[in-house]
Amino acid sequence: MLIRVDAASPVALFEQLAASVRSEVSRGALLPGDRLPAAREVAASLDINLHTVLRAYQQLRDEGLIDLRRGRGAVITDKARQYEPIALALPALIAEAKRLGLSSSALVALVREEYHS
Amino acid sequence: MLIRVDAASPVALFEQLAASVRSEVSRGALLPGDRLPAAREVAASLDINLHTVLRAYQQLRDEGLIDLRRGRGAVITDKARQYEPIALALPALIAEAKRLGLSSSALVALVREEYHS
DNA sequence: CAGCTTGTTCTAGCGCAACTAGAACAATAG
DNA sequence: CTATTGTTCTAGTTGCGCTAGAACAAGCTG
Repeated sequence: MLIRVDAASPVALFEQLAASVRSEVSRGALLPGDRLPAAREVAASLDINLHTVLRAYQQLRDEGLIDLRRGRGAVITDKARQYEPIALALPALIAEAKRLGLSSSALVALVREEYHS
Repeated sequence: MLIRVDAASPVALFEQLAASVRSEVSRGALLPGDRLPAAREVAASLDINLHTVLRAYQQLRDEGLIDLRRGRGAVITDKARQYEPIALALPALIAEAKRLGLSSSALVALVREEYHS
């Protein structure tokens, strides 16, 4: 389980954390039933606050990607399998965007705009 | 030229403004040579600050999508044509993501993650 | 059962980015 | 010249992200 975090990034820490998990899931490195490290553990190893980690976990729970319960921790749900088709389709789009000189933020904005229409 | 803005959105106002323009460009509703309304005009009609509008315009200029000069205003550059191929590829991806129950923020995060790897 | 683990909830405070406001300035168009 | 339009500067407000510490509740384990 690889979790990277960049304090200098404009993207919020809790968003980066959630993104790391989604990324691992889409890679197939995290499968349904797998357990994420305890929030206090992640917080300690990355030297960030417990609440920040939990906020990321709660966002993932809201998306249905993990099951979150006291005493048990965070467990990947079956929904993880649905990430694979998207992960397969993404690289081509990204490559095309880069070829055209589209910045990350511009592409992301286009995606968000198209999603809500 | 349609510019929508949602003050309750978590997305920054200037990002929404820039996104609106990109969206119009990708739709083909704004072509190279077309002129965006003056910043003061947009600010007045949306009841937001001039500086907020200009920040959006400056972001678009940084992307090379518009030409920005005093007295003249903001003019769409030739780069606008490059948005079309992306705009064509996006809907299929978005549709797939929605079908799988991926939220906007989850999809956006995946795109951003994939872009930087 | 007792004890440990882990998420949940609450209160509190700090810092930064976004937004606003007003003004003066500089380049361009007509 | 005059009006338009972007640029720059200073300054103040607000909300969100992050941190901190504590107490609590549900599940696991021996």
